[in-house]
Amino acid sequence: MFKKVLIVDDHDDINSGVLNVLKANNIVNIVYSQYCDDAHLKFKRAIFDQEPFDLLITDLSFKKDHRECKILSGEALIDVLRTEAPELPIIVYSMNSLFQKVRTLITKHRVNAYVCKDRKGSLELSQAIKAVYNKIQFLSPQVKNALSSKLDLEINDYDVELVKQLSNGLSQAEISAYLEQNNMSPSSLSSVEKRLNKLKDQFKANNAIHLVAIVKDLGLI
Amino acid sequence: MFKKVLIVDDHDDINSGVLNVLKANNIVNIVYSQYCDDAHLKFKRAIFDQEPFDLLITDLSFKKDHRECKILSGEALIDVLRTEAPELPIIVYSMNSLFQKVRTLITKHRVNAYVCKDRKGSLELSQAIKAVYNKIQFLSPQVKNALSSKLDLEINDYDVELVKQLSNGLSQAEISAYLEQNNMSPSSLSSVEKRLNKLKDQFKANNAIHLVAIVKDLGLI
DNA sequence: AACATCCTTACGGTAATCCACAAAGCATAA
DNA sequence: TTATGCTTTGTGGATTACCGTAAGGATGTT
Repeated sequence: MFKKVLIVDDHDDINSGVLNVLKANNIVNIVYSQYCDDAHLKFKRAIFDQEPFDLLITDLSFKKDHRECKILSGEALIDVLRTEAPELPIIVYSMNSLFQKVRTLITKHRVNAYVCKDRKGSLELSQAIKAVYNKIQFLSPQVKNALSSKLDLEINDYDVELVKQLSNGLSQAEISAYLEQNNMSPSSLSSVEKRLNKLKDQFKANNAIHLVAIVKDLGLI
Repeated sequence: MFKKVLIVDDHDDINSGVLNVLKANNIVNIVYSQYCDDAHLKFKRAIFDQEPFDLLITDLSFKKDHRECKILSGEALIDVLRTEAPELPIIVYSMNSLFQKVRTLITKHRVNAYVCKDRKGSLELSQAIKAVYNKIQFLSPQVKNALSSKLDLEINDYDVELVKQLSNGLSQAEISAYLEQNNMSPSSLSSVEKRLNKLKDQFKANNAIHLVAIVKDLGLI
């Protein structure tokens, strides 16, 4: 079983819950951190001391408080650690259950498991630890289909960018200008309109507001 | 100290965290539930058995799953239990930190403590238990100001309804009609516009789309 | 080269919204 | 009652979004 585990989560009682799960799996060398920056330091220090961690369990979202942090999210932390330890087993343990997020974490960041904090969170976390130890990927049932779902494969990065900018408060004209500045094509106002219309059809949205609400609920942005 | 405590929270490892806090306070008779309906049954049963609970610790939001539930939120559960046990000490333990929500819970439902699940959640929960046992109200620092008067800037149920209907794809005219049909006042198109403008100011939103995106991110709708 | 097809862009009329201001309703106090 | 402030409602003009149509371009096929 894993020898030394780093837990990163800003909720202290989630930490104690995860702790119990690890102890139940006979893992005793456990370090935890409530801040990503702190976790990064501990991780590097462990390598320096030649006692590196062999598993990372991290949340995705961290509330801001008085402390200044460079690494603001679990995803950013994973990004950093992946460059320093490409083969480190990583388990994401998060409330978030957005397919798009799960997919990028699995494919881009190559995390080894994604567990949803939920009614059976502890149980699934325990399963995930065992699975990952045996080099098997683990996904909670809620997000099992994140990699196979075709529903949102029809929508591409350009579309996502459009809706994201919409949700950031840009007008269609501003989006057109933004696209032009970033050398994205097509960029004309007319094209933006046309593409948004297509998306509104696709998602059965009454208007742009409705579209953003739907796409946000689906977790595409 | 309290003798018998009912914990209601759908996250199983939050439960184990709360459990640890209670044990540290020498409370051993602990029952927990992941569903509000279930909690309600256990509560009534305990009274029937003449071994009633003397403390309730509950979350506010519960994810839906396959089980059919009548009581869908912690607030609804509190509402029910307050009618059956007007003097029951109640501690809310939630991620939610909206002043409006805190205020209605304190004033309308007379909950005895509001603890934010956060970096110091366990510590504060422990403090809350001690305080409530000594008949003292407890609020986490993040929401300590929820009861002070200066925050008429806060968002109320009417505002939430407006933005929710917006996100459902209704036009402002349709929202006006909807409000009139449901006897909500004010209902005129002009009033809808005005209120939305106020909200856009409040949330620093560029337009209605931006507003909906922000409010969705904050979890208000 | 000629043609079809697809994609991008442009334009114009209609509808929705944004915004400032004015009128009406309603309560409280002099 | 009248005056006063506050909220709600109404109005009109500017802006933006919506939607159909059509012109221009690129690509591929024959």
